[in-house]
Amino acid sequence: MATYITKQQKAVLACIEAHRDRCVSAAELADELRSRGERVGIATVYRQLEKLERHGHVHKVLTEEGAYYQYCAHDALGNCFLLKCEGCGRIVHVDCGQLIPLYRHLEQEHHFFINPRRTMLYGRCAVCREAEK
Amino acid sequence: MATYITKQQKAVLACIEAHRDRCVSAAELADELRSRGERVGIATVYRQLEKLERHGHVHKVLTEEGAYYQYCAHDALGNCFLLKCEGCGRIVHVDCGQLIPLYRHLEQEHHFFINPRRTMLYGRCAVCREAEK
DNA sequence: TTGCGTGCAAAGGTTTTGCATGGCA
DNA sequence: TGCCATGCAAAACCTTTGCACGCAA
Repeated sequence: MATYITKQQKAVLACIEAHRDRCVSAAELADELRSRGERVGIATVYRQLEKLERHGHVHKVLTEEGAYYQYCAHDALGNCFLLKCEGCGRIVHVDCGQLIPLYRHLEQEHHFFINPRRTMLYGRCAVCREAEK
Repeated sequence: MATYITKQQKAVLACIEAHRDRCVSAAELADELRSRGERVGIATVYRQLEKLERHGHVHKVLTEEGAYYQYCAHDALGNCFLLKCEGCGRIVHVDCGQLIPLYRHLEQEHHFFINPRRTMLYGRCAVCREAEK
């Protein structure tokens, strides 16, 4: 089964790669592609994102507002994880080795192997926390 | 604004409390209530779960298959978190203090305050990991 | 009796799917 | 030319909402 490389494929990848610093939804991607003049159907966007996720090129994170996707550079793996603020809804990408000992503990004591691409921690960012006081 | 205590309210709470060891979906709860002879509409189940979550009596976790809910005993807070196996789909509830130092680090260095009720880590359980080798 | 909570059905939103068509190799 | 990928629209799904009615207080 050969697989073709289409211009829609390249467009979706380029678009999500351009937003490597933040999470975007499938609808946002489709809108942006349209505004650039690239005509890509929403179904194709979903199909591409699914393939990219399967190959490890993007994170997929589930939120109250639907799924969000973020480009994932290979070399950032392992030490990166995602924080979502329940106040303002923003998703913060943190690169920090502090998770490593936890992962090791979970493997050794609880026999569970974390997938950092998928893992998202919920909480409140400093701004929202302050505003609520 | 007075608030009434209805028999549907009690039934939903009792049902999710009976499953305190695992996560259940709104549809599962509704089915189970129906099979017990309690007639509770799905909309009411959602409304109750939303209220219970707001009051901190249940966790709500987002999955590929929709939202899942789990009863949350107050004294289990802080040290508990959820692991979801991407292989078999099971959600494991882990009670372990290992997360505390991580939470403290995130607060002090990244100014982010984790909500353990909402946080779920993704990965693979020992069984699925073994099966894939 | 008052008005909150419920049930039903409809609406809403996101994601998936079927099928004819287009375009890559 | 062969056949995979796309686009469109419909379907599927989960969740929320509007409104009249039932029931707790």
